[in-house]
Amino acid sequence: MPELPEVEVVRRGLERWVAGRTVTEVEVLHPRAVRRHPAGGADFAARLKGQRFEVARRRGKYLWLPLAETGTSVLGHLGMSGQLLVQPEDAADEKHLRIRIRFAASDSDSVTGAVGTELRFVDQRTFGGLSLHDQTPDGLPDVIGHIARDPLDPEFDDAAFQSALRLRRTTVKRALLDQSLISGVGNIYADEALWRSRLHYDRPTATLTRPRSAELLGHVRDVMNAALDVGGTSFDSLYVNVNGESGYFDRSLDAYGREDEPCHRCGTPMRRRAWMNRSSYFCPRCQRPPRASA
DNA sequence: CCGTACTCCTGGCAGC
DNA sequence: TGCTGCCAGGAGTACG
Repeated sequence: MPELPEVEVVRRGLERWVAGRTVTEVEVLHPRAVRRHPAGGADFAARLKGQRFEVARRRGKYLWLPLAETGTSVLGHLGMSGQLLVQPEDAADEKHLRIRIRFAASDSDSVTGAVGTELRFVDQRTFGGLSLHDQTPDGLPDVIGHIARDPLDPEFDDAAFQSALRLRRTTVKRALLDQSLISGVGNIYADEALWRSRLHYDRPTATLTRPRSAELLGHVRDVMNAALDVGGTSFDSLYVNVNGESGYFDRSLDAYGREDEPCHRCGTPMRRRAWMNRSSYFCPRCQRPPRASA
């Protein structure tokens, strides 16, 4: 599934293929894809028509395309299975095509005579979607004001994050997934960063020393940057792919999905625990549970 | 403030 | 073989 690095790859693809283009037509093919747009699909399409996209921005797993001179943005979230594809206009519809956005012919099209491209939102499980929102003064869509900066944001405040961790009476994995503390960390990267940090997911955040929380944050960044390095090499094509099947997930995971397989550090079989309606993967030897939890 | 449970959805897969 | 049911996941919401 798309995580922060994949979403960043998509953002770069949009920057290259969609920035500066003017919308001529919008087709909403499934109502769930615009369910975060309260006025509905027809309103979404009507308000988008004739507007020009500026450079795509991202925070955590949210990305948005500001509409020039309107103070509004198209906000997107890929959910679990969403893709934003730039496709030739004459390419066959994908099975799970939800939204199609057509553009005025670009200069390069009219010069080369090539078939134009369109932007498609494709989503099998329909957890993701697009919607239109006003921007706050700092350029953020108003509905994501509660989303904290992500660890790849140059303005992410490490010291403030570490202080907030100590103050929260919660456990470390819960904190990593709390979008108001730090955004963009999903189940996979949380487990990977905890494994690298030799921390059990149920460790109370208040017991983390400064060096330990700094190390954890460093591992969160490392694991995301490693994935970005892999995924970031494949966007340079007409087809902006966000299928979550990047080689990174096949080759480089140390924790996620490795139940009963040997720990890459000590060889102990990895374990999986049901946790908050999902799973946590960890090494029972490297990542000892805290005394308070059984 | 914090935690838990629930919801949305589809397709792949295990088990009968 | 064809059914049933489980599972995957992010994020919002309701509630204790």
